[in-house]
Amino acid sequence: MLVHTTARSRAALLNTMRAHGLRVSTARRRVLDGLLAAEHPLTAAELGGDQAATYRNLQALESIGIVRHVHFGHGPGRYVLAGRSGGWATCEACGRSRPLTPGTLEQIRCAVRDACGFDAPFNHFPIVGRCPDCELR
Amino acid sequence: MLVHTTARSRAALLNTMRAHGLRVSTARRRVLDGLLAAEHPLTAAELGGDQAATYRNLQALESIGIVRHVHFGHGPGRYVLAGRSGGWATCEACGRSRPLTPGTLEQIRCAVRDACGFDAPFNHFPIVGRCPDCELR
DNA sequence: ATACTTGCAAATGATTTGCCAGTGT
DNA sequence: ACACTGGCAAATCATTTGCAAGTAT
Repeated sequence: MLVHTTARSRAALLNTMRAHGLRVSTARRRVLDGLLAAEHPLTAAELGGDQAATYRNLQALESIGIVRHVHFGHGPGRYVLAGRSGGWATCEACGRSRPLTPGTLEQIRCAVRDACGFDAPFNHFPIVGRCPDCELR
Repeated sequence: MLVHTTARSRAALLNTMRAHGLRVSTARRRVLDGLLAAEHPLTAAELGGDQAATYRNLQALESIGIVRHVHFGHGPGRYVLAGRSGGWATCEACGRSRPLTPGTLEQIRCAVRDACGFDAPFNHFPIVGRCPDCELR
């Protein structure tokens, strides 16, 4: 059996912050709670609070490995908890983005390694193309 | 035998522009010649001339299908002749971006279709990962 | 001649930086 | 207490838009 996603609790995340010397402040709790509650990756604006501080905090959390950011197309970057950032695909026809299932990601990752030797997690830029639904007109 | 890249001459490109009702101006010749001479995708700034006009012209050329743009990471977008934009891979360790060979692209494209049904040309966002060289430390 | 284009200035959107008052440890 | 943070203003970077003057057809 393979556990693919590290689903860490709020408490564990806060401990990681303290372990890295980051203080647990109201603003940081806001972004962490925002990301914990989110169904999808969020923009800095969607996380509320002062944008400059939000960006700084997202950066801080990214630097200690508990947050990542993705670019789904043009427009602002979007942030997710690292444990939830498996890999993504975006349809250029309907505009929807969806996470790749662990199995799908693994399959593609192997194919890419075979084809060109790259180890590609697809968690920074999504795979862009036409989704099955849009493919058949 | 399979011809995978449409290598169109300067004259053919200019004709396409006229065929789409776009006038052939000095500024447009500058961006076209810049892209024809380029080894790699270029930024608007690298193409010289007035940036606003350059962006407008790149947009115009993109709208008639003879130019495309790629995002290799953070920073400004980069533009290529559509016929030269096959698909790309970027190493997040050494920072280099390289085109995928037609064979490699086809292999990966099939694997992606098999895995999740997407038809993905990888010509807007590159495949990001660790290249073979950086993989072995 | 007339519509399409240019080049400059100014606007917009995303993200970063400087700074000082406020706060977590 | 003391160093780390927050919030506000202002700066920066990429890209877009408005507009009067210039030019390809």
